[in-house]
Amino acid sequence: MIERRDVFQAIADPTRRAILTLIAIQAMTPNALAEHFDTSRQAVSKHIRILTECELVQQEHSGREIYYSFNPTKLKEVDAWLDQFRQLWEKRFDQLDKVLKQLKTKPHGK
Amino acid sequence: MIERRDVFQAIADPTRRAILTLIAIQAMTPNALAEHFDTSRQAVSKHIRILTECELVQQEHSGREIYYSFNPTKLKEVDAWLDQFRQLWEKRFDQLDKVLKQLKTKPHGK
DNA sequence: ATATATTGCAACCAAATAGTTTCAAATTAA
DNA sequence: TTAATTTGAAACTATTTGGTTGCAATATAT
Repeated sequence: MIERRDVFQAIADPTRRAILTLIAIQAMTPNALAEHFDTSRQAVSKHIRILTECELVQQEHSGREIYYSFNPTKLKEVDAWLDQFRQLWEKRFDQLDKVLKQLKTKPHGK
Repeated sequence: MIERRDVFQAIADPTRRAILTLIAIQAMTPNALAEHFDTSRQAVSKHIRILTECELVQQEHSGREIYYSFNPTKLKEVDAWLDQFRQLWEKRFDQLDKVLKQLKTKPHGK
């Protein structure tokens, strides 16, 4: 097992995905975030740490509070990876579309 | 830690992502796949098992060989999850676009 | 019929992961 | 100044993960 800390690994955890969804709506403090989960504040903090290391979140200090917000740029990496496969599922749709068109032109078979 | 075996966890591993890329081009046997990695055939087999459980790959038997191929439909789940964030990085682009347009209309500042 | 090839599965192991509790640092409130 | 709040980090633990080797099952080749 080799040390990995990339975006794919970061979004593998459902809690981290939920954190991203929450802070994408508005920046939040660790305390506020933790209230949404059935886990300790420290555990949430560790998730935030991982998300920060992947540059998926940004922080802004305000007194003793830290507001974490979502940084979408790194998620584009995932989108870019999906690109190579996108044609494949669109092709399937095209083929279905072709079949449906044929059914229209020859409504009762031949 | 709760039992997880979803698409996000499946694509978290770089070897599994590479397997998907390979079989997206053409169906392959575990033996053929293993040649592309610095790991044992059995380890590759375990990765394939996980990908199969997530319905990311399909198999077709041919004598004693098994050809694994890519099933794109489940990857759409990842694409769907990205959708909620897509606006955010497109908005950034729009803002940059706006700035560039302003530079064009007022080429030498004011 | 016997040997070879291809594969999945079980048992085992080291490392990583996600969680906990405890504690120290820094900021705000009393 | 002193107490309370907010936070991250350290130490520890149980579980998961990705890897290994060995083996049994099946299909093909000799």
